[in-house]
Amino acid sequence: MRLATWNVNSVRARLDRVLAWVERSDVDVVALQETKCKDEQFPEQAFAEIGYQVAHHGLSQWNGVALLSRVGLDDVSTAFSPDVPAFGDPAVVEARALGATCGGVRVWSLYVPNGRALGDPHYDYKLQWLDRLRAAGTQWLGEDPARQVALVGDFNIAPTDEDVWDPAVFASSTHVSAPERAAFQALVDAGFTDVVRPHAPGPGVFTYWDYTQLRFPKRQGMRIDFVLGSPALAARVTGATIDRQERKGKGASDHAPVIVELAD
DNA sequence: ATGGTAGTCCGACTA
Repeated sequence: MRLATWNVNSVRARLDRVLAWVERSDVDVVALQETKCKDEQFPEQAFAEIGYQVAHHGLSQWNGVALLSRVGLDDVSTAFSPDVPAFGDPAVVEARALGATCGGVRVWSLYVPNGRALGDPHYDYKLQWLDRLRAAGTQWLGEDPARQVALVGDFNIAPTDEDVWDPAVFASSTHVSAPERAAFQALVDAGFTDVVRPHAPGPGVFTYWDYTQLRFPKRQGMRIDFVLGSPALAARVTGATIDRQERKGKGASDHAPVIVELAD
């Protein structure tokens, strides 16, 4: 089974590219983030026509997460916890998580809050959100350690200095701060390991490149998109790739797709 | 030179 995650930065603005990528990549399950649309705006029919079941969760033009599957899509849930933190005024639980069971794997498509700036309310929200995710993950594996769970998506954290093109540039930025890295490590300590890194070692291996400043051609990116697998899932991983090619050309997302190959 | 890109719905917000 092939499982992918991709922050598409609007599914409608680049539907042709997304459809073409899904078709040629021979993926069984795809988690999308930043679809940037409401449920009724999601182009479900286009994905159905190429053989995928669709689940989408979007409340506005912001955020939005989806799952595409050709190996079943059951027990869809839009919240990993009954107390996912809300944000804004009025405070709302944003569309940042969507879970479903696909081919025996519990897959969560996750779009972790950006954080915006150290000390910003959005930063505290990000840390809280990640702690609730850790608590949920701990509970799932506590109930059944053999469960196959994949926490995938845009985590908006670069876990080590090797995961940014120049640590000095990010010295007082979000994504690299000690509390954010601790929140990521807490997920790892809860039993969810980065299954891609062993197959895509650094340095200079990234999943995101800012649109500005010619960051992509200069190879100045960040590694912030992950597939974190429970022990039973991690044991099945036979390979992984970051599709840097898809970041090229007109109309690309600023994130590359990440693909994991699982043994049957 | 406070610049540079791209998405949403239409001046501003988000990343």
